[in-house]
Amino acid sequence: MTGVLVVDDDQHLLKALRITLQAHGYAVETAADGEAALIAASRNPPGIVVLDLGLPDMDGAAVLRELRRWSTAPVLVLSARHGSSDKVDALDAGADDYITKPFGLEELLARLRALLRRAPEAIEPSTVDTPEFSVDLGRRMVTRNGEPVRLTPTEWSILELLVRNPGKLITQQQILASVWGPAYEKEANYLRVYMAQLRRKLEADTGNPRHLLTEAGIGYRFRP
Amino acid sequence: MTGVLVVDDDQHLLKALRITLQAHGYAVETAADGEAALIAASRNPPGIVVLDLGLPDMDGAAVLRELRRWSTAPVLVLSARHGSSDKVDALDAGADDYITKPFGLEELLARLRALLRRAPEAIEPSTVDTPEFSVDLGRRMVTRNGEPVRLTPTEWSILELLVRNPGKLITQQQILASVWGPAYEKEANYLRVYMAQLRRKLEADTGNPRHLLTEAGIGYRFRP
DNA sequence: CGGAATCTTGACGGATCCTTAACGCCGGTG
DNA sequence: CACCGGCGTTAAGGATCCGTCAAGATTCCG
Repeated sequence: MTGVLVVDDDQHLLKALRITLQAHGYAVETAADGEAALIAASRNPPGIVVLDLGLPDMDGAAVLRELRRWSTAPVLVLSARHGSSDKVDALDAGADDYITKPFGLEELLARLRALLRRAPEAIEPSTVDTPEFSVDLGRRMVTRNGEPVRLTPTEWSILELLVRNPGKLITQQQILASVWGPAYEKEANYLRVYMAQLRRKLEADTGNPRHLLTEAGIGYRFRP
Repeated sequence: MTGVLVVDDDQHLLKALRITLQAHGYAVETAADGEAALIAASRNPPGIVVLDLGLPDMDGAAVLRELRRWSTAPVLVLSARHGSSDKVDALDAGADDYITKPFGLEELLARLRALLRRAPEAIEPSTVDTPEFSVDLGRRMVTRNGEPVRLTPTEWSILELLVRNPGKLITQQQILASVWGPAYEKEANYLRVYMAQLRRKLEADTGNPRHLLTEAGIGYRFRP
């Protein structure tokens, strides 16, 4: 059963959407503001998100960007604004679709189906395992031989980026831009320090890493 | 460069879309009716399709269903009809997005970007295989007999260039300019060294290469 | 305010990669 | 048949990159 996270500050609309979506077989979770949305999404990662741009606490686009930092779930944006630039901004910020209020429920449902058709990974793996250690993306926790491993925020950010792209080579620039920001793309020194730290905590033989691999001159790669 | 197939019977709109899309870096192909669209799509598979539902010869939905039988490229539907059931039908027939005329070009471009973000696989195959080795462009990884092959950055750059143009003859100048920069077009020596290196790592018989072929006096060619 | 955890910075040895040069092979040519 | 240019192969040197360590700076939290 696919999980839908509906974010809107209009209680009536929220209730109507909940009933409709549940009637069509979705597991619905709701949030009334941006902060609650991000908490709910991290606690119980949804298969798809319906997001109203007009939230009381923070800009809808900000919620979208924050969500995109760690979630690839499709996002359908609701908005009362018909302006072209609003749509362009939301879509370029990571939204997958944009419909304006008022909208027909049938259309909303059809668009959700179309989006979910493209994202078969609706239930993305919440944990990634290797013979030596296990990474729980949802709980932000790493265990090794059953024992929890303490990671600093920076260590986790790097490990998460690598683990979410198993086997894929991530360039140093990508890691630096993702963890420290695009302005730090030259600071390859940081990376060396933190990769050594991660290997010391996760690899049996830091000299011959089996899962956190180096590609000299390019970047790093996680092998499961 | 991503290929866009635009299908519409309005010649003015067709021309406008062609100019706009080309200005944004897409390779544009056009068709004025359903049959021409299907032929064009099969002859030169597009990365994404913009499809008008009101075609003279056949129902737009029929084109969509026929296309979906063999293509997974994202489809954005244009239509003059605002009705809810029209949208639902098109989306459920396999369309990925639906916008009604008149529409803003900026919005169309943003929606194309959003769709292409989701379907990178539809644009180009992410792996290229030969009987002996396999090149995974997306993961930047090469495997031979299931075993990963270590390539240096320069080796990978050359191999990638050749593999992305299967069967096509690439001149030495093109390779040198692409990998080392236009100032190195005279340094054919580099190429000899690296082609030998690549063959040693990828070919069974380096004396009789089966996939990394030399065209004496001209350049090199990758044969799948 | 003080201590602990985390991040930044710099330096060093070692590993990896790039460049360069030399030599043998082959086919074409005078 | 000798010569010559283009190609394949190899190995050594130097340049670059990476792993490691430790100390100082900063932030976090009680």
